Formats: sequence, structure tokens, C-alpha cells
Amino acid sequence: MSTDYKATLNLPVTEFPMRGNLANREPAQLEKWDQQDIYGQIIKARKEQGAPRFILHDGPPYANGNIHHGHILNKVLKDFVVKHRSMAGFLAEYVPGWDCHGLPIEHQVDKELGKKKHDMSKVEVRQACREYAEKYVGIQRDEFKRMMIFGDWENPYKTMSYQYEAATVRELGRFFEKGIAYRGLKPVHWDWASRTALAEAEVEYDAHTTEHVYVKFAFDEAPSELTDAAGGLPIFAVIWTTTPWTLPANLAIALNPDLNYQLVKNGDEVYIIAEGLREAFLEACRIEGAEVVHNFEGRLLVGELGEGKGLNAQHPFIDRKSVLLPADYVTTEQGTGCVHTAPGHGQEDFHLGQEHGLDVVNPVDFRGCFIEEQVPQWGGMHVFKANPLIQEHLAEIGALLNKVGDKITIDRYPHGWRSKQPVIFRATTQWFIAMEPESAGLNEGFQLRQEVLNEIDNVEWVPSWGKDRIVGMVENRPDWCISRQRSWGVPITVFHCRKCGEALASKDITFHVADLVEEHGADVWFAREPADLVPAGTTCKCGAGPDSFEKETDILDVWFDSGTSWSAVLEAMLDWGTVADLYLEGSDQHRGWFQSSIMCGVGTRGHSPYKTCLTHGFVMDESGRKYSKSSKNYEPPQRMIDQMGAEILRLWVSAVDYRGDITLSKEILKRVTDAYRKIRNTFRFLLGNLSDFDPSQDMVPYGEMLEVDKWLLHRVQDVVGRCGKAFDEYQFHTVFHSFVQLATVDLSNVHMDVSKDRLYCEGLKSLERRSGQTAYWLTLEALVRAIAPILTFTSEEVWEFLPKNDGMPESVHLADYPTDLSAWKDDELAARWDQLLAVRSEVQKALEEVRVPKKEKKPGQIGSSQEAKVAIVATGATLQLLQDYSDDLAMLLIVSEAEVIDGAPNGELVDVAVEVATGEKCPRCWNFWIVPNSGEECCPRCTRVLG
RNA sequence: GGAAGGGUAGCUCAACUGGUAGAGCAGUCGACCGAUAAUCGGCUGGUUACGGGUUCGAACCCCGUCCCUUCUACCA
Repeated sequence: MSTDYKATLNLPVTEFPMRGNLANREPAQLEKWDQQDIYGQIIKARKEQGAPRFILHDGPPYANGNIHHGHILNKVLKDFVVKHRSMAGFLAEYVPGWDCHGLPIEHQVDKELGKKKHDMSKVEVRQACREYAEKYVGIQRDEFKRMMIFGDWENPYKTMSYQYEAATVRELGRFFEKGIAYRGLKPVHWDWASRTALAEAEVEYDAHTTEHVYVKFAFDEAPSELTDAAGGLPIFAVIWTTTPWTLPANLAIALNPDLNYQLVKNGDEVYIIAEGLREAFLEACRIEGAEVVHNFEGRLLVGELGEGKGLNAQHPFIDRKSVLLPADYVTTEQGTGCVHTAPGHGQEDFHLGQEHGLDVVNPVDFRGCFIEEQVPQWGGMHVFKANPLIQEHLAEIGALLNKVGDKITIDRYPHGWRSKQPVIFRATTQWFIAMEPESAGLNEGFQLRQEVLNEIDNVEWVPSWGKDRIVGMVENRPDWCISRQRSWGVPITVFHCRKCGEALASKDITFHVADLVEEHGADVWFAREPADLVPAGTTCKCGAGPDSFEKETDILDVWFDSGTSWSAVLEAMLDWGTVADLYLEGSDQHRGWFQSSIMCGVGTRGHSPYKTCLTHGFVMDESGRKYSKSSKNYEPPQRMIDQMGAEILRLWVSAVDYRGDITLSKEILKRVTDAYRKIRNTFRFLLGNLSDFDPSQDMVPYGEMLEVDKWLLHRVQDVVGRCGKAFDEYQFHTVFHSFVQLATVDLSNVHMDVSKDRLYCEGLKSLERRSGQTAYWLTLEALVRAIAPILTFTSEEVWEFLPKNDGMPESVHLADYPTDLSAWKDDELAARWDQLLAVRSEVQKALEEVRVPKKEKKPGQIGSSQEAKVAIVATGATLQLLQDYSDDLAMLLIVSEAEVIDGAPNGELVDVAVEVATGEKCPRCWNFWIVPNSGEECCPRCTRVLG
């Protein structure tokens, strides 16, 4: 070849790197964004326009530990929303937050402090907790920023900030005002060794060996059906328990209405036992020769669930009735089918008691010892010490059916995490929010449950089943226990009068304390005397002054903290009102934040704090189990970011349907990375062909563009429109898939492949080339904006390389989301091209059949499609279409010659005949041409261009 | 145990809400060597978790089973 024709071509030129090298280059871009205050600029621009506000209110992650994959999923989804809404013309400020109070932090600090804690005041311990939380806020903030999430990271909200704490206290005050916060008893895990209530997370399960007793309760109110069957012999209900010490608190015996019970005659006594447990009972009590004298259903004695018949048995050693109640949790797995019920010592017992209006008897003090006045026999004695004595006593009075000394080992008995001692269930005073006014002791008042359910109906739930889920939970939940026996949190700002026992829980006092909290932090509650915390002149009803007041020592449940974030953040901190457009969290928050927030919102302001509530699933590993450190191939997110870059993880979040659980695995990340490369290379090719393009000078008007370019623009407007809609509907995976599809098929496989000849070989400023460049510039400019919320880094990078037109902002994130591209819509053109592309596919198949590798190739055989000449046999509309496009066919098929023949094809659409192209190969464009004379080296087109 | 969600090619998603299960990627074979740690083409993947049922027709509707996930209740 005498001339280096390659140098005469317009090959792609760009500095845009082929490899993303994301992990290394993202930090520099972050730095740059920081310097130009990109987030600030975005917000400023929208404010200046007076753009409408879109509030995505951030649910606060817990300020403990590094972020994990779930955090990334959640925060990146939020970022998609915020970035898109922002580009779509809204003022979408994102104020991230952290949940800072609560047990896990106090727990960690406990561990770190060790014994030192005992010498520290509450305020000092709280200070240590504050520092701990602050440390992790800093760590997590850096990790979130690394994910390229835009927001006001310098001014986040923290539930431990003074202003926030004050707002939480005020909402509590509003509940007091409403009258639905009340004090009541509730059994909790009680660690008698460390004299403290335990949260669920502080309970460990371990084996525990203890006395167990079968106890008979005389039942002389038995209906005649039973007394007749017993033939006048005394009838006893027999219970079984592994906690004899709870017998002094026994108030009821639960039976299942649906179970079959029997009267079992043993000598001159008759026992009531569930049929399925009879054998086991007789064996345990070494009773022989017993006989069944009657069968009946439980409902004979207890009626139906939720009702009861009010029949009583007699407590064996206390002068008190024990009422028979229906309960569906009574089973025939163990015991007797008659379940000892002590509402002060068990959850189920408590709820059953509540349902039937039983008292909550708790004769055990904080040390785990019986209270003298209530249980004189064993007063002052520890309940576990009393167990064998109670067993003996039962034997002495003839109420014990098994033997003294009988013991049983319970495999999973709760123990204190610290003391390692077996815990007890003990009713303690707690604060509650009443779901119905009745439970607060009011005859009428605020129906919180019903009001919340009404408001749930006004919220848009995404996905829609979220509504069913939360409705079910709200319908069934018990009163909200808002008190915790802890130090690290917001105090329940109530005073107790030592003189008369009255609790001073009022809005006025609470708001007064809130003002102090706002100024000094909640520590003020723990540091000051009551007299310095109440408004001047405060007295109790009984006339006593602050000197007689004691502070409540309990703090608020952290769900109350975060449940008031709309007040603390949206209202108090930001002055945006009390309603967010969107809450977006994992589906576990139906029970958590979504619920506590709407309960607080409805409870104190009468409305939901969110208009739309969107949930996502959880991150799973390749086997569908939750993704945790125990998973195969587990990689901490920090390492993933360091290895492949945050952009890949963002793209992963966009690729999956987050409404269900989503999978994270090596293979998925590999696929996502492949998709990323494809997108990146597509962008790069477009940029490479725009190196000499100045949009302000070289743009070809739409009407003058080549049809193939109009087709591309049609496809672009279609996909971008679809992406915009998908963003609006929070369907990010639709964005991802349609975007990848466009890049791969429409752009890479079709348009770019087909246009290379024109772009490379035609004259630099020819219409053919400028038309293609115009299409590419418009495509790129639109696509890069469309994908910017997801590919935050790459879109910015492309934007930098994109030849600028007037009025284009310096950052893609300051640009608007592409909306009105309808000028490019041409459905008729698209329909024609669909047909043409179908023919193209047929031709490609035909070419494939005759294709031969270069080294084996003999004359008359074909390797590259440019070496071919095709003849297409078609009829009817297809024929007409192909004839109309005869000038474009060779280009479209990337062959040197294409001929259309009128005839009936054997195939469905067309028949294709392939031959070797005639003539000579043009050394410049590689197309074949028939040489008219030997004067020219190149084909006429190339000769013209070169000339 | 209860409530809710899910199970479509190796992977990620489709399937106009009952009408012959489609894409991209991966895999595989091949081309190109002027997007080159790129690019293009052909081909191969599914009894739609399983078992019943309703229907002319079911991935979609009904019943049952299994597995996974979240929340919740716990074992007296």
C-alpha cells in the first residue's frame, strides 16, 4: 500500500480514559466536588428559582459500627431520589441524620468502661456515650460521602443534639397534654443480680435447672356435667410450672377451648388434665391405677376465646380465687393443659390478664426477694432460694402431685448478659402511650390506634403491600411502652411527689424542662435538683413543693426519639413544616421508624409525618441467605469500594429490584461491572467522534439530518422518557435495564457500527458526518443527564469531556433532567426501522453462514461483511420498504453492495443471497468498488473526500 | 406458632394484569484488527420452586407442600 490512508481517516480521538479506574479516581472527584461545594450550588440554584420543595426525610442509622451493605442500599436509593428530584426541578435538600441514644451504645461504653462505670455519675457516663456516638457519626459520614451521596453532611441531625432532645421532650409533653401517656405495670426481664431491667438484646439463653411442680387447685365451681361425672368426688384443676416462686402471684388458670380435657380419677380425687398430656402427667407424678371418667372440651369451663365463664378454682395456699380463662396458646406439648397464670411474671400471662381485667400482682422486689407484706411465709427470701421451700410447702398441704426434690433442666432459659444469672420476669412500673384511652384509665379521649389507621389510609405505600403490613401491626400492637431503665437517652420529664405519690406529668412542666434541655442538653435533667427543673411556683396537688419531688429515672425508648424526628428536624431544625414527601427505609421499619413516626405524628399533631412511604428489602448472599460476615465470599463494603469503586455499587443498587430482597455476589458484581464497561465504552466512542465538533457551530438542524440519525434520536427520546418515568415511580432497575439496552443494542450494535464508515471516511465537515456528530452530541448530552443520579461520577467525567454549548453548567449535577425530547419522536420512522433492522438480522445470519477465517480464506470466500455483496429477495410491503431505502441498505448492512430482488421468499421475511463483492477493495474505506479505469487508487467517494 | 413478602434461563430483569415465556450479560463458535485490556455476528440456555384444581387456554386465578426473607409471639 503506497499511501497511509489511515492518516486520512477521522478516527475517534479522546482523552476520556477507556478504563474507569474508579477506586483510584473517585476520591479526587469527591475532593473537587467538595471544593466547588457542588451540593451547595445545586441547592442555591433551586432556591433562587423558587423551586418547589421535595422533602425526603432521612431515617437515622444507628451511630454504632461501620456501615454495611444494607446502609449502602438504603442511602444510595435515597441519593437516586434526591439527585433525580433535584435535577427535575425540585428543591430537594438532603439532611442526613443519626440515631445516637440507646442501649447498644450504652452497652459498648459499658464494656469499655468496665468497673470504672460504678464510680462515674450518670452525667459522666452519658458524656462517654456522647463521645462514642460522635465518633461513629464521623466514621459513617465519611463512608456515606465516599458513596458519592450528596447532602448537607456538615450539618446533619443527631438525636442527641440539644435541639433535637428538646423537641423530643416537647412531643412527650404533647402526649401528656393529650392524656394518653400513662404509667402502668408490665413484666420485664429483670436481672436481680444487677438489679436492672434487661432489654431483649441483653438476654442470653442458657440451661437452667430448677424445681418443677404439679399443683392441684380445688375446683368446686365445676359445672354439673363434671360433678356428676366425678360422682361427688372433689375436682381439681392441675397446673404445672417450672417457676414455683410465681405461685404466690397466681391469679388464673388458662385452658384452651378447643382442646379435649378429661376427668382423671385418682383414688378419691378427680383431676382435670388435657387428654394429650394425661400419660405424661401420670408418669411424672408416679400415679398408677388412674382412670378416665369423663371427656369434655375446654370451652365447657372457659367459654370461647376473649370471653370466659368466670368459673374459679381455689389457690392452694393463699385465700384467693384463681379464675379459669380461655387461651389459644395452651398446647399439649408439655404440662397439663391447665396453665398457671401470673400476670406479674410473664408476657402471655400479662396480656391474658389485661384482656380479662386481672390485677398485676408482683410480690417480688428489685433484689429478686419476696416482699414481706405480700408473701410473709418467705418474706425477704430470694425467689430461687424459696423454690424448694415452696415445693415442700405444697407437699405439706397436699397440693403437690409430683415429688419433693423433682427438678427439671430448661435448655434455653434467659440469663443476664452481664451477671450470667438466670433472670426473672417481674412486673415493673413503665410508661406507656395508650392505643385506646381506656388503657390510660380514661372513659373517653384520643383513639390513637384508630386515628393512626385512618392516617395510614392517606399515605401512599410503595410497594402497596406495605400498607397491609403496617395496618396489621398497628391493629394488633399493644400499648407502646416508651420507658427504659437506662441512662443514655432522653429523660421522661416527670416528677414524683414523695408526699402523696402523685406523678407530675404535664405539658407545662415538660415544656419548661425542654427549654432547659435545648440550652444545656438532656444532661441537665440528671445534673440538677428537681427544684431547679420545674417552673417557679410548681406544687403538687397535695400542696407539696419541689423539695418533695423526685425525678423520674427512666428514659425514653429510642423509637420515641427517632419517631419525633419530623418534629425535631423538619420543624424545629429546618423550619420545613411537619410533613415529608417521602420516607424510604427497609421493610423492617414498618415495625420500627415508620410506625413510631406515624404514631407520634398522629398522636401529637393529628397527621402522618410522611405522604409516601417506600420500602426496600434486605441484602442477601448468593444462596439467598442474609449477607453477613458468615456468608461465603463475604466482602466488607469498604473493601468493595476500594477495589471496584463506589460507582459500581451504585450501579448495582440501580440494577436490582429493591422491592424484594436483593442479592449481592461476586457474579452479580462481575455482571454489573461488565455493564458499566459497556456504558463507559459507548460514551467513549461518542466522545471520540465529537473531538472536532462544536455544537454552537456545527449542529445540523433536525430536518436536515440523516434518517439513521433521526432514528437514533427517536430511540434516545424513548428511553430517556422511560427513564424519567421510572425515576418518578422509583423504579430504578427499569432505568438501568433500558439504559443498558440502549447503549448495547441501539447504539453499539446498530448505530455506531453502521455509522463508522460515514464518520471515519466522509469529509470532516460533510453533512453525513456532521449529522452523525449532531446526533451523538445530542444523545450524549441527554443520556449523561438521564443517568447522572445513578452514575454520579462517570456522568460528571463525560460531562467534562463533552464539547460545551452556551449555557451549559460546569457540572452535570447542576443541569436539568432531560424531559421534553418529544421533537425527536417519530413513530412511523421507528416502525420502518424496526422492519429494516429485522431484515438486517436476516442478512447477518446469511453472512455468518458463509463467513470464513482470513487465513483459510480462498478467493471467492468472505470474511468481513464489507467483502460481501448481498441480494435480498422480498415481496409486498417489505419489498417496497427495501426499495425505498435502497440507497441506505449497504450502509445499514455494512456490505459493499446490496441489491433488492422482487420475488417470493422461502423464509418468513426475506431470502438472502451472499456473494463476494465485485471490483477492488478501496484501500481507504475497505469497501469494494468497480474500477472504471485504472487511474484511481481509491473508490470514488474516498477520491472525492481526499480531493 | 402468627402476620407479610418472595421463588421466571448461570446472573440481572421483562412478559400489555389469563392468550404461543422475551431481553441484556455470561457461555460457546466465529469475524475483525481503524472503539483494541475494545468492537461485530451466529448459536446454545426455561416442564416459569413442587403437587393438584378452575379454564378452550395459567408464570399470572384457587388449594396444598417445600424453601428463603422481614416482623412478631413465645414454650407455662
